[in-house]
Amino acid sequence: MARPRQALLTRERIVEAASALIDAEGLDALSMRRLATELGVQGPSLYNHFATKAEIVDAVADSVVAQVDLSFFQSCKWPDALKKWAMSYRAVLAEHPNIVPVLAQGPGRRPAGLAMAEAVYGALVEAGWSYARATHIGALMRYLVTGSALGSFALGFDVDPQLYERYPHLHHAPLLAEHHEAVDEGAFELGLDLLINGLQARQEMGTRS
Amino acid sequence: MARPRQALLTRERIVEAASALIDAEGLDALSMRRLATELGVQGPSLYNHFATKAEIVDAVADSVVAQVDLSFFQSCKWPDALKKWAMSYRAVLAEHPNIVPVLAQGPGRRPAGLAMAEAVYGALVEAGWSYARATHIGALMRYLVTGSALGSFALGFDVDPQLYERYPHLHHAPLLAEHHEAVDEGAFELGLDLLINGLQARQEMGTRS
DNA sequence: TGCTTTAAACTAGCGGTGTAAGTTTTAACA
DNA sequence: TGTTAAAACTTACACCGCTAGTTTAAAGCA
Repeated sequence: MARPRQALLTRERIVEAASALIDAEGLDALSMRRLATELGVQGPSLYNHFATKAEIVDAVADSVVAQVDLSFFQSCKWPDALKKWAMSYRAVLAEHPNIVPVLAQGPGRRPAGLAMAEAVYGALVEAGWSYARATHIGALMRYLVTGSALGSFALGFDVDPQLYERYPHLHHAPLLAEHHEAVDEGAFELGLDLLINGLQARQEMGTRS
Repeated sequence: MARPRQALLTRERIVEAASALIDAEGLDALSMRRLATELGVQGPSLYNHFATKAEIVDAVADSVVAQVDLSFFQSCKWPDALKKWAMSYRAVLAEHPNIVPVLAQGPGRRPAGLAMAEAVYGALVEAGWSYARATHIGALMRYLVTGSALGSFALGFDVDPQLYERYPHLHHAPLLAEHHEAVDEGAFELGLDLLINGLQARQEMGTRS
């Protein structure tokens, strides 16, 4: 087949298929040939639309970040906005857990990531936080959201209790694996409360440096 | 060459070489053939000592975690211990940034990871925190440490200022890339203070649930 | 001591990967 | 209408993790 009358591929179709494949079978399942097959095409054809595989993965990551709700920064005061945004962010990542490792590595030059940074950073600066502090707070929220959406702390524990005989305090660690979602959610909520309440207290004390 | 009089490889030597290679050239540079070459050996010989590449990477990760100082849990009260341990943890990761993505995915079944979990969890439970809360706090600290040691928030920004013309609050974002280490360190310290002070306040109020 | 088993290197090779190069046909444009 | 660019194709390269089978030396045992 040479050039078809109607293009078989678009960047959008490729990103959609890649996203679905990653969601369904994980990052490792995404190969250029496999993705092409999914789209009814031969592997190298994808290179007419993306220069590298990494560009495709980046586009998938950006399409996920684009789903995060940034409206709270218009409608709420900063502590509330920060909290609701973080919860939306985490909820989006929870729907696409397999792409989280890519996001956790850094925001990259992805447009949706930049738009998000702009919204968060802008809201904090306008609330009176220094440039440096606003950056720190934004980074902190990222650690919290991606950390709790990433490979869970609890997931690392095996179901075999024998493994933990030498660790007196870990004797019910195997239970954690079963409830890892609740563990990460609990940790996230605790962290969110502590951070935002702590920041709010600092602001009221005037130590916004 | 058949079996040599003196074994050329040991698990230790393999882990050391793999760790050095990852530190120097990144995770992607670690291939079985490359690692073997570094050790003066052919690729498949490594399989006499490790079953899979993943096992080698895990061993490297564990050797890094083993360097974290856990002594504070014996010598300090929990807020101080938590803080000093987290700083030691972060310092170790900062020396081996290329392995952090592996650690961030979860503690796995690595012995040093388990020993660390035991120390942290045990100290918190003995300080009166509930099992659930102790788990949450441990997870939170992990988010903070790995997040701030992982691909930096600030690193994602390009040095080209033109990119940020559409983002009014990001106009000096390019500066962040240069100072990304300071940014992550500042965010980490802020987060550590907020979390630990917040937890301490809760404990004093008796809301340790 | 001598025999057997096991360990630790080797070589060869399989199926898979990302991607480069060059080909063909169609669409779009001057 | 002729030229150029786009979008599919096929072929192929170098590398990947890993398996299988071979060789030889070391270690264990009668």
